[in-house]
Amino acid sequence: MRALAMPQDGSGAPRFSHVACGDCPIRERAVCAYCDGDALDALSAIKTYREYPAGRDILAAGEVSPMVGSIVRGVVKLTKSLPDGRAQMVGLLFPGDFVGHPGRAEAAYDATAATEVQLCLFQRQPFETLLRETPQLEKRLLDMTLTELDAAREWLLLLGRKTARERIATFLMALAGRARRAAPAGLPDGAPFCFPLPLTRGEMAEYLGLTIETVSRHMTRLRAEGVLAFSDARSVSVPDLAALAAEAGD
Amino acid sequence: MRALAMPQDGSGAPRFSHVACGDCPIRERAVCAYCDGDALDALSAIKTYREYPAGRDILAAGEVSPMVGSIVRGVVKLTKSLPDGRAQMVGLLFPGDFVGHPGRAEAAYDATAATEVQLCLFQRQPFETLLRETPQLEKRLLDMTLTELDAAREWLLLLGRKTARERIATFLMALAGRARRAAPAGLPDGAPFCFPLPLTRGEMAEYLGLTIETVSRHMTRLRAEGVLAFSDARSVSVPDLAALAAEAGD
DNA sequence: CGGCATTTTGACGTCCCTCAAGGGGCGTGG
DNA sequence: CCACGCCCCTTGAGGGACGTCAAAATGCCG
Repeated sequence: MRALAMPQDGSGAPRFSHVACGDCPIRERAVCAYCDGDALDALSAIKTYREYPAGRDILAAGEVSPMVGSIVRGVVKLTKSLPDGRAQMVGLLFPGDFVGHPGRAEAAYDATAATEVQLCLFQRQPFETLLRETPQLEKRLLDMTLTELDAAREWLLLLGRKTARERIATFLMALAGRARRAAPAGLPDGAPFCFPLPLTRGEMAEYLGLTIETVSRHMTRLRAEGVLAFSDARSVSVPDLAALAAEAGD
Repeated sequence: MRALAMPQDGSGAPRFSHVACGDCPIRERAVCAYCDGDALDALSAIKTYREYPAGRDILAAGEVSPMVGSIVRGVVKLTKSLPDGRAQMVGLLFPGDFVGHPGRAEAAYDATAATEVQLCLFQRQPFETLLRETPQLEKRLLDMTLTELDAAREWLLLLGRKTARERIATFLMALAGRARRAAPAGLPDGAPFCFPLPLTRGEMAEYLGLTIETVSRHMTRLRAEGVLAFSDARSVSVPDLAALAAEAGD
């Protein structure tokens, strides 16, 4: 397990260039979104970039991390485990999302890079100081935390009440919605909607509260029924978004 | 469905006295915990108290509420439902907890009084203004929201991976811990630990992602095995907290 | 070509859900 | 005081969705 603060080995060496905040791809979505002028300069002064290859641990539960930060590129999964090894993904973070809890140094769950990831990191101490002095930073963090809380509660409904088929359809709909928003250029609505899966079958199972076999079986069945199409197991195409939405249960 | 702002009928008429903030039982735990002096006066100036009998709806999903507030007494449940009627409790709020999301007027879930409830309410608009002007208020709200997020993620693990028996044990352990903290007077550790259940079997099922029959069956079995004892279905006694903890799975 | 990880598929078991009936507590009304 | 209804809880029988165990297929990379 490798903490946010640990130096990285060669395989994780930087491959993305550091950017000015003004050119940052997550400028509008990240914790810094409401900041400008002096506040942005102050944040910029304490930021460092860091890359993680797919599969690498970013932070382990119970570990004390001196860093918090924003996802610039890639997907980060948050996982909680029981002593006997059963594991449940409790969050899936995308570019712009914030990693780490200001105010509590000890991580409550494992954070792992699901894909290659670039983080924009801040040392905890200066960041928390800045947080106290910068109302718009704190406001943004509160907004983002409330959004995450809503998302977690939506997931409670999924885990508590939805069938395996509905869980998979819900997850794919969420990914489709994200892909659509990421490529807002006027795409024909009629064309099959296509996007990559950032997770393996096993990771999907971990997220959806299922086993890998159940995920695989239902994916296969959805394909057989024409709701989904995919040649590669890691990329999905949806001929009819409405049909998939109808399978999601809400 | 009755909104926070709606006037109440006779059955819900106030039965608790309004109190000065200095004498408030949740003074140390609520959103106002970090406030004093002017900030506390400003909050006090816009607060109103309101009572709800057990079972009454406080706020319905999708409804626009002009109020937010703190629970002074009682237990509030938050529930999300699917169109076909399946329902999952997504939060259980106790005295000191905050009801409503500043910044988003539309409720994301139903809020219902599980027991008789007293709320300390603030009109949304003045509260949000005060929030912008009062860093310690925003800080407290952020802290509380992060705590709720952690709790929700703990619940994801429960719903995704724990067996019915483990879910029930986990829930009872949480209640036992709360009861113990509420009565910190040096109780003998050896004595059977006793506390009331704020929820019916049906509500427990709704919270735990189970059916009422499964909850009832496992409660019966836990009693038969001596892990629990109860004469009244609504109050539980735990002869051996460690034994119950061992059933919780973590 | 060969090794490894991932995915798919099959057979079987089990935990929990569904459907159904019955019991206990409590308030209301005769 | 008892009868009745209502709600909550309990208990039972049966079935189904998903988990477990196992093996084969597919893809990736050296």
